[in-house]
Amino acid sequence: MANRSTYHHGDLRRSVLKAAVEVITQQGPDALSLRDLARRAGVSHAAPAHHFGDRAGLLTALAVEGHQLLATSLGEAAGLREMGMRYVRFAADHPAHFQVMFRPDLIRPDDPEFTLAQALTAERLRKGVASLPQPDTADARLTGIAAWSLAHGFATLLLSGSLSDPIGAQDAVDYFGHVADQTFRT
Amino acid sequence: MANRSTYHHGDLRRSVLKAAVEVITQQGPDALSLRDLARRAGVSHAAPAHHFGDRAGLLTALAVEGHQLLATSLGEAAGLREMGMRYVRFAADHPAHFQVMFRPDLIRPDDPEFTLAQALTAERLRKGVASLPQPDTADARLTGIAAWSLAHGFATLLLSGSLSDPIGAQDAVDYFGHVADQTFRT
DNA sequence: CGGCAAATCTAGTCATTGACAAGTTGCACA
DNA sequence: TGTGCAACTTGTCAATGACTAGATTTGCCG
Repeated sequence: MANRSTYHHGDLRRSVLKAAVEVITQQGPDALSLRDLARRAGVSHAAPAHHFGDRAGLLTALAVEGHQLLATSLGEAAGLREMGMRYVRFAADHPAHFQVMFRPDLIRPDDPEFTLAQALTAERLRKGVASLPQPDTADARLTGIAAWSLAHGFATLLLSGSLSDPIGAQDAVDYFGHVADQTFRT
Repeated sequence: MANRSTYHHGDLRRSVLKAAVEVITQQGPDALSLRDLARRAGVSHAAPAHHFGDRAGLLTALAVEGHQLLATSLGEAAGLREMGMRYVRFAADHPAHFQVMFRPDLIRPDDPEFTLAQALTAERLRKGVASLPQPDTADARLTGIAAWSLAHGFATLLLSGSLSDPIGAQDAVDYFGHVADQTFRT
């Protein structure tokens, strides 16, 4: 990681973010310690603060990165069903990012970069709902909330260990596909 | 709260739990400090530890209480639709409990009291799904996951502030009723 | 009524952490 | 070359969780 021979780390920002993902994935956001991350990167205890300001700043950066990754993936979806599966896949593949993205108490929700990245994800979700041919009786707004709730709830329950059945990440995504099919069967 | 004239608090356990709910509701679980709760109750900084052991013990007690409250409410539901609405109502009325119940990294998931209370909630949910008349083509297990995901996702998004529309708690519950109606329309 | 054991709470301590301030190093660019 | 700025270090302080030992109170049993 850290090159001891050089004063400068090289890419401390990325190194710290990577370590943060590992810690959060294994032990949750509360176990995150800036000093621990500094130790893992081989730098002094105050070095991370230079890049992120404080703890909330670091977590905000993670949340921004998460929204960018998610929005990119959602943008490649062919329809709403695939979009839902991509949503679940993202949560399974990037649990640390996902957890932080929806925890306004941990981050700075008003951060410009964050609100922008968040809006990007929302825009993609909206497009996905719009792509669905709907009967006249249905309210598109309700449909959007329903689809989002279904995917988000499944992802959240999966990460919290509440769903005992699916074992691997791919299993979970496939399983969600079945759930979505049965729920939104035409 | 604390009666200064007496050495014993009277009901410190409940007093601390109540204060914990206030703090978590306003600032999230991470802002919770045992010493702060002790100050609020007017006792010494180590007094709460006697009742809960440590931080995880306190949060586990909250999670247990939450599952008991939720299971009781779900038990009074007439059908699956009302059960979903009660699920959302619980999250809106008891956000602190709800947040902690699904955060295994914050509590002791193996605690006997917790697993028992958790199982009670699961049992109620199972009964709710079973009460639903289903077509032969449907898989009851998938239906259960779908219903739970929908309600849980809606509740989670609501608490994270991601749903901009519903203002009050009652609004949110009503709104979810519409979402559920449209999703599970027969 | 008396005393004893357990439950409840206090007081003190230690390692860890987040945040801040001030100083040091080294790279880029004029 | 040398100067300005970004990256990093060192030092410090208050707050916290966890632990230990001790004080006070309650309740119980004879």
